[in-house]
Amino acid sequence: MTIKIYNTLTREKEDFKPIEDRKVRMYVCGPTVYNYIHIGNARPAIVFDTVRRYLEYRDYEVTYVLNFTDVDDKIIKAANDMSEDVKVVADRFIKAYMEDVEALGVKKATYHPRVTETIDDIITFIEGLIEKEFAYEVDGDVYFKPRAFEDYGKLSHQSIDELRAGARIQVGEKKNDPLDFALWKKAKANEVAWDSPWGKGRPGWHIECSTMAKKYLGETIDIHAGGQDLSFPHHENEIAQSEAKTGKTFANYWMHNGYININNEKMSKSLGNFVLTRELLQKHDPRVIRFFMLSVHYRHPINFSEELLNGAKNSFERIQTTYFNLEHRKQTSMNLTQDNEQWLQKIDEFNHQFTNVMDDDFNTANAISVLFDVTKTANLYLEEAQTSSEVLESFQTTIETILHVLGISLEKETDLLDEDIEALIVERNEARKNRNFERADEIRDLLKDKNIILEDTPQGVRWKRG
RNA sequence: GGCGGCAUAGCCAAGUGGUAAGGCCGAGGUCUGCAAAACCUCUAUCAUCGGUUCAAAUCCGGUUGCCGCCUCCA
Repeated sequence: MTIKIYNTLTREKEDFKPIEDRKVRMYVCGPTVYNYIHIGNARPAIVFDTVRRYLEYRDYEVTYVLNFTDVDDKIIKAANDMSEDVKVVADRFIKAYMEDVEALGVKKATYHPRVTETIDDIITFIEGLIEKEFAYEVDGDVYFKPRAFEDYGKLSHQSIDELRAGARIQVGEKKNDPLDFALWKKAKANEVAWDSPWGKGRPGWHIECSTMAKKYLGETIDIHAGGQDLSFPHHENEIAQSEAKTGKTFANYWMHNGYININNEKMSKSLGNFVLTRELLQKHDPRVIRFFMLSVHYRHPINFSEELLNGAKNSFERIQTTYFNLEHRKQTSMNLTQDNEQWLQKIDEFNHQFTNVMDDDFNTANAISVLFDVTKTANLYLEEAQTSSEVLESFQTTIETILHVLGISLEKETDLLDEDIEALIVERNEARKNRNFERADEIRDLLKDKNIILEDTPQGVRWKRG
């Protein structure tokens, strides 16, 4: 079966065919680094990291580019407010971004280009657009003319005339047409700036992505992704710039993730209803946050609340508990072969189901439901009087594999207990044998206070940290 | 005004033509010395109206409500 991707461009699920066999070139729009990220910003990081992981799981070699917009109006403003250098501010928030996102299990991109390190390429790109008469210079600014690009509006499915109604010219801009957008902005006094054929200035927002995508991935890429709000104008403009320049399709598949809402309203910095990723990470297991985000299809909105997050915590614990219980049971399992086949076959089916649901536009919600099916079946197997190591291992491997693709790790609790705790457990076993339940319960309560939870099973006592 | 999305059990959430996955919470039961974990059982006809069809949550049209983009924004 082939992977299907919902393409914003065509508004349909399409079979995924990479440009080059077994290889994927993927570009994701990264953050503008002037602040700590909120969980709405974390969603694309998690979602597209999962897409990447799944493609890798399906044996594609993925070149993943995630850029940093490290110079723009907001960063300049932030730097002024803090009386700091633009670069200092950008560096700080890039570092913070990487920390936050790493905690959430997001892999580093193949390339993390920055605008300020791509200026020369951007200038060359703009020169090309001027040469082809898609852009023009006015007094140190350079603007792109969407009207010169025939397909303008194909991503947002808007005609150029309808878009014009919303466009406007801000004070200080010298556009010929309200729709025109800046490729290069002339520097204001005391602003960070680079030399260019049009004088000192800096790049506009959209041009960086066109340039970086081309630089690291080539003229046509497989997947271009980002938040829903980027599709217009950002991605529309990227398409216009890139395709005007090369005459080739810029990206074959466009993917956009839905928002995170608070009380059914979009979380955004301007509305002020955001939750910083950092703060949330203080209070919650990052794996639970990720699990929560992936429990909804990436194109749908997620309503966020602590209550929902707690639900996700309980759900995730169920899976983790089963995993640990499988681990515990290995100590008393044997090298049975009887009946193994039927269980292994079921496990095999789950693996297929996982692939099927993920092939269908990365349906992580269904993937999680497969995970619960595995869990349920594993729990049933654990009820058997005798178990085989092979089957136990196989259950574990499947759980690990699925979680790995989802970017969620399971820590194996291999760490040893303190000697005195170990001694208490031994004492409790003795007490139970002698039917001294008072003492046994006393010890269990004692350990519970130390965050060690004891559970008696037919195969002996097992413990876990709570 | 243009473009688009959503509406499924107490809550979350899959499902886009063949008669409602999964999880959380809750109730009852089994197992257990008691617990815990687990297992079993129970809880919806899919906003609404009309149409197409042998058959619709699923397609078409209307209505209502909510949300988003069109302006910096993941």
